[in-house]
Amino acid sequence: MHQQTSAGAVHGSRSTGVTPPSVLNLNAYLMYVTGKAARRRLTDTLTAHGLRLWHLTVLAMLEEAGPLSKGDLASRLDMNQSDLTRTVTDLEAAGYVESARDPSDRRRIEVALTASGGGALARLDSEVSATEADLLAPLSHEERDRFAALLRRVHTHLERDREGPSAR
Amino acid sequence: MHQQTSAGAVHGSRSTGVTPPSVLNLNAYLMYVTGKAARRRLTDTLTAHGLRLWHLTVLAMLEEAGPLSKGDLASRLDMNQSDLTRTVTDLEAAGYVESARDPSDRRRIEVALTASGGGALARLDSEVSATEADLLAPLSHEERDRFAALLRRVHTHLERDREGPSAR
DNA sequence: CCGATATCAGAATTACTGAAATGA
DNA sequence: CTCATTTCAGTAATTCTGATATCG
Repeated sequence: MHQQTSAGAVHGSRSTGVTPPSVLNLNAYLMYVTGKAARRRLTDTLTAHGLRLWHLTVLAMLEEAGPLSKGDLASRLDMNQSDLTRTVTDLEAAGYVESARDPSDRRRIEVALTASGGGALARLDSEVSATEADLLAPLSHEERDRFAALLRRVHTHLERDREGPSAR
Repeated sequence: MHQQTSAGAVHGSRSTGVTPPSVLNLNAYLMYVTGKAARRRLTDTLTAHGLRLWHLTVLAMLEEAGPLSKGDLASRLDMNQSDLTRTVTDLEAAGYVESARDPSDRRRIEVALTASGGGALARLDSEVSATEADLLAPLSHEERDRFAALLRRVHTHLERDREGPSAR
């Protein structure tokens, strides 16, 4: 018999360290659903500019890290090689990035942000920031920082053993 | 060597520098990618049992909150009505849930966990917990609690104004 | 008739797989 | 020849939209 004692009210779960089977204590679920909501919002913001989420992240990554090969881009952004190829093709058609073969290793194709791409990023900045702020609206400034820091650590962790989650 | 600090160039210093343009500071992106990774792991765990993510979350939600109508289930889990219908159909075929019309409002269909569904949940518990622990492996116990608490607040927030995100 | 709930079919988007082409 | 990088074509999974039926 499964009694629905389940800690009383639905949202009343104070974090006491226990891990009942509640959905709202399923971190994987929470991460997934909030991530989906985040994507939805950001995508809504971007479609007005004819872009998708991956377009923005590729542009931002290039601005952040400088020119990168396509393989590195895909790896750093946790996306498929084939999907990255298509994304870069789009961005190139829009004039936002340029790609050129690496002279020292002609297999690699280095992708770089153009001035136009940087301008597009700049124009997006305020809207994206607004969306970001809206996402984390209930959190104080300090809490947002803490949240982002924790998120980054989890992200790095998941990024790291994407290749072999079980082995060590 | 590429310059590590490309920040000054394009739009980082444009505004007051409050929002650095790094992708890794794009919370929406981080939430999305880590959520995707979380889903991937949990799905891997579940497929061995012939279930998908939504199957688990519906079962967990029913155990947590007791019988719910299909509309409430969809709303609480941030999923489509139509997808919920399919999910419940699957679960019903497996004998994990039962549904019956609400006598007081015959439009509503109340879905309830069966003993078999509760048993399935119980059997999944250890594996799901292991996956959960693995997801947040780099975080200390205390940090996991903090992270989960923040995540819950963000989730509640996003859940709340899913209807009207433009406000504020 | 109107509004709410649920069901169904299918489109749109996103994620993934496998094989081929090119170069080190 | 083997391995790494990219490209391409197609499949699978997920999310979303719109139309329809039923009930209050």
